[in-house]
Amino acid sequence: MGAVPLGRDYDRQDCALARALEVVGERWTLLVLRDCFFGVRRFADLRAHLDIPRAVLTDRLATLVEAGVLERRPYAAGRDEYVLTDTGLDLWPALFTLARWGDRHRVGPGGGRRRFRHADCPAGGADLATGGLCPACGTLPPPSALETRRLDPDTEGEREARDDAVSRALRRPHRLLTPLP
Amino acid sequence: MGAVPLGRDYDRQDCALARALEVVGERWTLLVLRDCFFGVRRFADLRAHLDIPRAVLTDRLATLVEAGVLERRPYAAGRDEYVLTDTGLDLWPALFTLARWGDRHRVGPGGGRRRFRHADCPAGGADLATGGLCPACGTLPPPSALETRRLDPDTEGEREARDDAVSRALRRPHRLLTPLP
DNA sequence: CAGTATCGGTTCGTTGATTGAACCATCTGT
DNA sequence: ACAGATGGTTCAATCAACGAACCGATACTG
Repeated sequence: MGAVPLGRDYDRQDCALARALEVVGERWTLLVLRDCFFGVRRFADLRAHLDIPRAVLTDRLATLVEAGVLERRPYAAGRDEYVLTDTGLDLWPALFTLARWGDRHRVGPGGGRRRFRHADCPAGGADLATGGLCPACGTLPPPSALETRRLDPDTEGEREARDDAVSRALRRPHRLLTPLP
Repeated sequence: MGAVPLGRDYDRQDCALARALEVVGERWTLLVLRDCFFGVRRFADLRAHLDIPRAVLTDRLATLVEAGVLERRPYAAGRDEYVLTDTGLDLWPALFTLARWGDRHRVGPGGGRRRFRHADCPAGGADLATGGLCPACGTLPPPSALETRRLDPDTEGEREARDDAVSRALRRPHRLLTPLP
């Protein structure tokens, strides 16, 4: 159970990274999960924020649910939402660390950089460092203890900013995992 | 320069993670980089170890070189090898953290788990923890200071093990980045 | 109660990527 | 001169991603 390779696999690569990528390595998947950490829960919001084809989003969500990374549950009659499971929440350090690499080595023209701060920190909090650790208290805060904010405020110019509800909400500081928008 | 999205892009996703994935998010790319950290440097060895189509490997290596993650350089007349740049080496924490997630949540039938130990540790060394940190000395050791070894020794049975030179070399403990095989 | 909107999809034709097999040019060793 | 290794390129077939259109269930509106 759960040990069978799913979807597009990397057969004969007997390796933890390959098995992680079988779940999380397809196009769009990590961006979907990023949005889940931000607090996005609904199909329509993911679509609006990511510009992802509906069929692809359906497929990715099904893969993630089957792998136990997301849980699908009803929030109203006939409406479902997707939330991170414990297995999914445990992806946070990997996601953060990869984003941090992008932040340092792939800065785009529009900026679009973000910081994550340990909001519930007994030592006052600071922006997360390598591995998702809080430099102030030395622990690895759970996503629910983090607040994120844009570093470069309002691009204004260049390419015009996105205007879906999620993008608008994320222009202000936001506590991770609290429902968005 | 360098700020332009490469290859399969995620347009309008003004986000560090999306920009990282434009370089590192295509199929096979992270497995190629894993092998580079192990010390694999040659086209033929990557091919034999990964079972990746030649054309795809050519394409991925070119993308990584263009992004400044790998450097291509001659090691003999008409022969080139690929080595990690500083930007590439900086991917280690992200790679390790994702592999660790796979290790914890996606254990395969053959095992195939690996540990990474801080071999050059002043405090005696220990297997790396979250974020790639050494629990003994508290630092983030560079890949060159690490030794890796298989946790489940010799699958013996189930599916027969791979028999390329790289797989054979990796069955014994190995210092990262030292040329393989 | 008919009409309309929203949500979470499915279906389908087109475009683009991945695959595996075949071929190729350069250099090395014998 | 020839064989083998290396690092590719080319090509047809398959498979995934894309975007537009359609769908069924549940509200909400007049």
